[in-house]
Amino acid sequence: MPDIEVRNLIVESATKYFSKYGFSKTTMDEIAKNIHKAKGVLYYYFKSKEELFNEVLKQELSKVKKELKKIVDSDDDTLIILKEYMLTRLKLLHKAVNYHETLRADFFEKYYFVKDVRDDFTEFERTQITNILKKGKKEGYLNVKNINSTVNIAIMIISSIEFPLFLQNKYAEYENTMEELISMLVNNLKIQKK
Amino acid sequence: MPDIEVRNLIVESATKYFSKYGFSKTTMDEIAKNIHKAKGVLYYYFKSKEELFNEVLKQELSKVKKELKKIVDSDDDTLIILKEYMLTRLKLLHKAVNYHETLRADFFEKYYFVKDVRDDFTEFERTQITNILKKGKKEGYLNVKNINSTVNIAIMIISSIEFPLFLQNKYAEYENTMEELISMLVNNLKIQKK
DNA sequence: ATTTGACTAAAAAACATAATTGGTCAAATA
DNA sequence: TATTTGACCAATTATGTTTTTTAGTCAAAT
Repeated sequence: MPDIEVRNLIVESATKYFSKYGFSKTTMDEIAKNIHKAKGVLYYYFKSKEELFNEVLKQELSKVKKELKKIVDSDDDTLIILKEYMLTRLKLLHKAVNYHETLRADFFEKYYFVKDVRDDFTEFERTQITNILKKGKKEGYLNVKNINSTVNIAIMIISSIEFPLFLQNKYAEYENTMEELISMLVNNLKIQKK
Repeated sequence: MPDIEVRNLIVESATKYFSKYGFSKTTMDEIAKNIHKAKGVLYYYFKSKEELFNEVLKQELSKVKKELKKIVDSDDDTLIILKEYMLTRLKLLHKAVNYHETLRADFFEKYYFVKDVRDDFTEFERTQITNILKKGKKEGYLNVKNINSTVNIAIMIISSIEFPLFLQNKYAEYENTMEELISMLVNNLKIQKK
């Protein structure tokens, strides 16, 4: 069996347990036992528990990024793309429970070890939103005075909303308003016909 | 010495300690000692520590409400009022450290005892913002299709932002973007001249 | 090159004990 | 009568100790 197979098995097993029990309540031993291996082998592929969690998180966010990229690269109008991007982001991250754990960690000022993956995702989002706005401006669909400003606002909103949404279980309560907010944001950027 | 004087002294002392050390790190004994009284007297004026904290919080938020009411009742244009309201709210709540404690409590799903004061404040805000929008609409300054929707959005934003702003010390980081966001919101409501 | 399992050090859990603190109340004070 | 006191108690919290669990290592086996 080539090593990449085992590595995948490990990540799969780790994902299963981290997703269900969280970082601290998951033991390296159960991750190993689950794939009928000795604990030691985990350390052949990963330096530490933290690094393994990082990999799990990275793959979780990678899937989200992939889905979002699809939307960004679609042929829809920029306004539709922007709206879709924001809404889909919400839905996908709502299910990304390991990402939620990093939010909680952030609050407790613990787990600095996930900073890199977090930063990578934020940068990805900044790039995507910037590109959407640039494209919209170029094609004459959007009226954005200052792209950077608008991106900042968007990022601030979507990252602030994560706390109540994902950690305080207010997803259902906020969902509709979030849609309205996004509509408002988008309408604000619309070229005024006439 | 009439009882209202002593009650005020107690609240004053409690404010001092709760503001500095927070609810759980403040003892009833030190609140009493600070005004050269026996601990027992606190229970003559307040049923419990929780009730005393409630009073402190109530007064803290009462001051904020008073300042905000001034803005709402001013003679400025509705757009200016709305903007001023949002910005001043931020500045005042930034300094309201006992209010911050209730946010933290909310996160830990503890301290249900402050729910009433919290709800009262939220209701106050809903009323004020609704009135601002109604007035602006009536006087022809604002173009608000659905007042209720707009109020919901505003409330969602300002309450979501509190976590990073007040509990994660991102006030400085977010301040400018917050101003832009408010400007955007307000501009969105402007009547399109021409 | 990969896997094992016994091993260790360190962290966490469990337990016991001491100290602190919220809250009460009969008596004192004014 | 209205207010204040301080001794008192129950319960929570802090502290110290022991036990268990667990992340991480490594020499030997595959």
